[in-house]
Amino acid sequence: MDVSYILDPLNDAQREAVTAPPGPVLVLAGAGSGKTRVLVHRAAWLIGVERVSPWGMLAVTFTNKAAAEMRGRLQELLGVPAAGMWIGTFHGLSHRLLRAHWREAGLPEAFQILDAEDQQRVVRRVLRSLELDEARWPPKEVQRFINARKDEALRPARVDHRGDPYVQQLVRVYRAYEEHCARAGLVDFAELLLRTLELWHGHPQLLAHYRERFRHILVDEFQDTNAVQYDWLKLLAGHSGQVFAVGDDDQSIYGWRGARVENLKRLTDEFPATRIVRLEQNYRSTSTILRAANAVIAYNQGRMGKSLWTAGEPGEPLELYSAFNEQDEARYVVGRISAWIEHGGAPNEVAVLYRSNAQSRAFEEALIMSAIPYRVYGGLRFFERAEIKDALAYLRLAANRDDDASFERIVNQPARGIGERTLAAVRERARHEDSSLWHAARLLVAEGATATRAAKALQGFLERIDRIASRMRGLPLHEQVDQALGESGLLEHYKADRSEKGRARVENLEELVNAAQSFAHEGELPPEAEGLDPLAAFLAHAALEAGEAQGDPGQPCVQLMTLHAAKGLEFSLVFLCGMEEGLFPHQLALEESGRLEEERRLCYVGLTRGRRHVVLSYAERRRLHGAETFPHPSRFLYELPQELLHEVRPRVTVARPASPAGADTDVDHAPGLPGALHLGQRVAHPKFGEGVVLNYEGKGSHARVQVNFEHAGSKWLVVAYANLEPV
DNA sequence: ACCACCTGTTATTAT
DNA sequence: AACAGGTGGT
Repeated sequence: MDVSYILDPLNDAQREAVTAPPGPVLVLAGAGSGKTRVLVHRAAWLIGVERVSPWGMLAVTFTNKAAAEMRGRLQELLGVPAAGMWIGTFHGLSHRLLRAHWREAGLPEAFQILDAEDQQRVVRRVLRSLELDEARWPPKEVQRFINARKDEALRPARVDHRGDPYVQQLVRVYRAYEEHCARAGLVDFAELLLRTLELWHGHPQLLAHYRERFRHILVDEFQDTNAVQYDWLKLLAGHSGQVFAVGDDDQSIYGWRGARVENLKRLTDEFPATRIVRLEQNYRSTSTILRAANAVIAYNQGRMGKSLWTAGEPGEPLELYSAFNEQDEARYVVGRISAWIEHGGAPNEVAVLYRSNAQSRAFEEALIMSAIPYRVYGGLRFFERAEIKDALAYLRLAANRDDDASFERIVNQPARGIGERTLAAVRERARHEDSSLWHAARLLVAEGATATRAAKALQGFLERIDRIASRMRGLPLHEQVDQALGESGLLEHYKADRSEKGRARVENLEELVNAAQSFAHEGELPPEAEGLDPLAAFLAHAALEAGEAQGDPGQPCVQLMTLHAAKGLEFSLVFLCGMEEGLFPHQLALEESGRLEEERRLCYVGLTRGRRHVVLSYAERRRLHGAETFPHPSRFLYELPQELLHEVRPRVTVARPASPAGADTDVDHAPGLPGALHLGQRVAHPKFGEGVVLNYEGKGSHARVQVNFEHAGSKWLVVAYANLEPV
């Protein structure tokens, strides 16, 4: 049997992992050491050599992107699709199981998935029904509390409040929240996992069935598993523990949502037979980039210990640019990208990485100005847009009348004369009957108990939903969506808005029909959708995979994303922007003890995304939450070996304005500049008239300043030639 | 009940 | 800066 196609592309360590005899395996895989390759080749090995049917294998990842990549690469390696193999995210696979066994799981057949925003609305609703003040019980915190408990597999009854009245109250809200979800047939993200775990616990014959089937489990990014996910895997693996897990403790960046690095150690403790393989050769980056990354991560305590090395060339030093402000930062980055593209570089080989989504804006503006195609990942995504969620809510309510969250969302959207008073009556009745809002509204209408005008409006709404549901029957998915858009009055409503925003919304709604069409038609209905009716599958897809924000996937684009979103990806040219204390490491992480190391791991992740070039940048002033700040350079910059750094531009060359309240005191004066030019200085130019100095660059005879002229607009001028007169 | 406007609040990371 | 929620006029 020729297995060279599986083994030849592997190094010794990779081969050891791939060919390990049956039994638990933990692969500690450093960044760029071929982690995905090992997973994929392991699957191929099991199929090709161990004669395991793909049908008996389960592969779990954390993101849809990772799952899709694994599926694609496996298919490429095998030459055929690995039909029957379950590949998906924890959430996707759990969802699939719950759809198949909704009855045993205690869910209604048409249960709907709550995304984070939906969940917050439900929490608000519950807080109100308990008459708790939102100021004292911030919905966000309550939401975090609930999710954190669920991530630990703790139902309200099992939460240890230790007599703390504050926690007791939170538990009360948690319980009420659960009751609300149960009645409305709503399942949040954490619930998908926990409910599946309980499904197995409560139905041993079901568990036995899946254990029998999935003798081989592959897990990606094991360091990101939370308590429930660990239990989920352990339960499914059973005593044999045939888990092939790949992970890297240095890339654990999801602690804030319950991930536990300790699960790596726990696995080896609870399955003592676990074979540990270390992948330490990096194939991705230059040795310079690797040295830089290793130096930074070395500041962390208690690592499991790996030393990444490469046989690659040293390459270029890392570049560091200190920008005047975020616009200057973006300008520099985009300038660098332009040069890269001019020299024949591919735009899609470039990534601009940052700590928080809000930072994308300055880069987007600069990229648009330079007409460079780009794509932003994250942020507000397609299925998270308000108009899309409105439309989906119509579909969801048509599918499940008890879905209170959807009911609340659209009962008066578009406005149809159902106001707060009417709604209050419906809620009150629902509480009284312990029923859904839909049921309560029905009763009120039937009894004619509300004012006739309100009752008519309410009745109109109920009939509208019923009409949508009945007209949808038998139609292909995209026509169902199209039909609902029309019948709901949503399309009309948004069309009436002739503003820019309104037009965009109409476009999005139309795009939703297209999305439905391609979802159903492309023949690649996600496998977890099998056996589901297309609408249910589409709605689940919308909740579980929010879709990309924008960008034309057809053309090569510069990639903009957060550091978190970049994990698992690699690029020839990587920008790490906003390297500032308070931004990265983030302020909120600095305020809580013990969270700095995760930020540092995030920095490690960022650096190791780069193959050839890494450019770091920070701004000396930055508008943050509407206010001007004067941040200090990130500590991570000081943790980099300075000999690996090349500072692109010497620091201050033109006098800076005095900073407020001692934020920064070094007001340097540039040698060789005529007069006292400084930022904010009013100047006069012989041709352009008067203006204000906005920005500066370079030094000596090359110094340039940006001046915003009252009539001529903003211009960059070489100070030596411009003849500027301070006014 | 609806809409436009104002005011106060709040700011990561994401399945 | 952005947004949710509240206020006041229609």
